[in-house]
Amino acid sequence: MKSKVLENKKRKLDQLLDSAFELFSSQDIQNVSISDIVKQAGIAKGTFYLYFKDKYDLQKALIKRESRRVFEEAYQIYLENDIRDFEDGVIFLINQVLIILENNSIILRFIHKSLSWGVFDSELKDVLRDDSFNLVELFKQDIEKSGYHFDNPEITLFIILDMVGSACYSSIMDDYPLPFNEFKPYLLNAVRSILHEGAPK
Amino acid sequence: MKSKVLENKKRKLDQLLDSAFELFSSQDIQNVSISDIVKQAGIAKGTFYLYFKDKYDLQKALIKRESRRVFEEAYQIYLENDIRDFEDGVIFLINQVLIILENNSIILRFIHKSLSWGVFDSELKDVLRDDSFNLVELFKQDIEKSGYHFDNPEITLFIILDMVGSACYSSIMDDYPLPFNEFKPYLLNAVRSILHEGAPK
Amino acid sequence: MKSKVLENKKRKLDQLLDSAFELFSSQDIQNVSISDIVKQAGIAKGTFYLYFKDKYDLQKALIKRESRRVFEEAYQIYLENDIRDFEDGVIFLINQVLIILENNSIILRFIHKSLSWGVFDSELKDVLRDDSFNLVELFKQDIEKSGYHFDNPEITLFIILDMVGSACYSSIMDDYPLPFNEFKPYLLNAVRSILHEGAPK
Amino acid sequence: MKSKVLENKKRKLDQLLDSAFELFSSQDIQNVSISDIVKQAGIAKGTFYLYFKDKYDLQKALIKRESRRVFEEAYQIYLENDIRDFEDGVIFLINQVLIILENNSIILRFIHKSLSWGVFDSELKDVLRDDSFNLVELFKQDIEKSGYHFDNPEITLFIILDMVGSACYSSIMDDYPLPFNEFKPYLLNAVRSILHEGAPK
DNA sequence: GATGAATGAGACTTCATTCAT
DNA sequence: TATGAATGAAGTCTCATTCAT
Repeated sequence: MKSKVLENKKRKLDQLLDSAFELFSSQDIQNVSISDIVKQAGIAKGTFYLYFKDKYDLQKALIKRESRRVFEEAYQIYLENDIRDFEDGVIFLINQVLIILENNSIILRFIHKSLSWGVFDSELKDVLRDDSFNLVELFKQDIEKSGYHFDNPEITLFIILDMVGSACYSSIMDDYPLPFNEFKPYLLNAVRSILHEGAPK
Repeated sequence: MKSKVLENKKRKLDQLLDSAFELFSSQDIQNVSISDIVKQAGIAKGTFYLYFKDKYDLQKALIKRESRRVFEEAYQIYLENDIRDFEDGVIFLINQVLIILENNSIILRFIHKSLSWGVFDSELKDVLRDDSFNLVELFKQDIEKSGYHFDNPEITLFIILDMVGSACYSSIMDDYPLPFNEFKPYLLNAVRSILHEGAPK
Repeated sequence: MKSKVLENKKRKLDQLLDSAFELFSSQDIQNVSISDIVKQAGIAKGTFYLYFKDKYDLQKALIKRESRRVFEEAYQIYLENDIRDFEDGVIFLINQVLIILENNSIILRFIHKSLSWGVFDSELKDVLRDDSFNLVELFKQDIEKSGYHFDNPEITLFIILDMVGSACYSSIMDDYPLPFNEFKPYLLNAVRSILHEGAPK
Repeated sequence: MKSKVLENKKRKLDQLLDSAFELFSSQDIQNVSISDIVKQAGIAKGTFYLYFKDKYDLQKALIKRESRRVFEEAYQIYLENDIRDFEDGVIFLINQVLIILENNSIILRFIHKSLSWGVFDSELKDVLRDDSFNLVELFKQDIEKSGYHFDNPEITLFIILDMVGSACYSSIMDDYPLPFNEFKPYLLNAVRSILHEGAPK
């Protein structure tokens, strides 16, 4: 009965998200109009407002969806590779994220563009601490198991993620300051330097 | 004769830059119209186009002016404090920049907002390598003098600046993940970890 | 069986009328959307069209319902006060209407708003000459009984009602040109001047 | 130099007012879009906003212009007809206004439509008390000269104008309750009844 | 050079109405 | 009957840019 209607709604929602993702990735968000989004989605303009308050409401939903996808995919691969050493594990996980981003520069571009709005950080917070996938907690547990010590592990994680996220963009997108495959070792090295600080004496 | 005309031009230019800076700092750049800028500057709308191609042309000029000011001010203080140790020197310099930004969150906000346009990085490049003030070169020289070694000092500097710039913003502006005075030690510590990697054995 | 269905319909109809009345009274009618009305009534949007052709169809029904209520209530009180003198009687009746409107500025506002549509007058015509309550006829009969004479009693009644209705609004709502309790004597006096013209010599 | 620009501006303003007047007179104001107005005026849409804040801002300007025209024209004719008697004078003046309105039902319709917005009364207040043409003051002076007495002449004037304005509309436009030429005697009679109340004993 | 009135494309948003369920 | 998701026309308003003065 109702299921047909619900299916339909879900499909429209996905069409909107998909179209917006594509457009947001290829242009500055403020240059993407709602008209563009609905045209691309093949949906009437009024319908947009049944699903989102405005462009930025949609953007928030997209950020959640896309960043969760990246982290979960990376974490899945990490789990499949029974890595025991703490530093190696973190590096491996970050590397997985970087590989995903490198191969999917659409996501990278989109996430980077989103930074401009200060909206990413606050949404990212939620993603990282989601009930079903709490990266912060996992990080803490691994530290404990490994005998490392950080005065404030959350802060350390924040700094690392910020550094990686910020530095990889221009390398992947513009080959600056180096092409990414040359740049990555330096970046992962920097991560390792920070982690190593917490190594057990 | 001519000088009066030139002075006049320079004054108008500065009025435009100052007004734009004020406006760009307090709101999203795409919400600042050229009308707003010229109104604030007390200049006619048509005149704007005698000095800049469009809003983003002006923004580029602003970024150059403002970031150069910050670096030069910090470097001046650094010079006045005859610091000999390499790590201490870099930390001191970065700290000076952070102090300036903390006390002048207008500049911080403006620089951060500019990131959104991807325009900052490319302009920053120029600033860091300006003939009259080449920070990259200075960094290399200090490394040499100190006996440290980095496979690629430029990359290291890039990573550090990116990390610091990216991480300090949300802390200064939103007290996230910690208020800045609590956060700064962690951040400088991370910098030191990276630098220490290059210490002579 | 059937009665339950009919009850249901009547209830929905009343819900729509009540909600619309409330909304029409508090804002300009053209700013009230059908969405607003059905939301307030707790009824689905499509259902609206089962009862009314559009917003203005509903408005007409409302005008009839509300103005009839006012006149009937005033007339009831008039009947209970066995007033013999003709002029006194008309003044008394008008005063009752004014008292009702003064105490129920919602109705006043609604009726006034409706004037804007030119739709009120034509509906009012019907109300005043309704089979079950024919005010025009009553007025004529009273004139006859009292020995007064007007060349055209209907016209006189029309002018009086128009004057009273038009003048009382700004006084009740905006205290202009005077607060209503101060203004009313002047208004009733003007009515009496007009009536007195028809007094028997 | 400047005069050409100023002329141009004045012309645009008048084009807008004239077009709006025409449209407002033939349809409900809320059904007239700004698009309609500028199209009729042969002016770009953006230009509208250089002259008026919105449609209702323009409407206010129109009301002032049009009602002042009517009163001034009627008053001019009144002056040319050296009428000595007070009652006759007022009746004559009102009659002139009615003649103008009857012959120019566009203005009548427009003024009536404006009533719906409650905007007319407040603007009318200004027009009647304008420095260069203060009808209220003229009315008071005439009363004094003639030896009549009203407790509150302003209120009496208000009631008369309201009554006339309100009653004449449906008669002129819809021949209800009578065609205007038949209705007018009754209306002027009602006015005279009210005025006569203040006659010296 | 400097001005600011004029332009008109286009962005956002609302809403009456339809129609499949 | 009743529902409410979907539609898309139409409205308001902004703003970068031009150009006559």
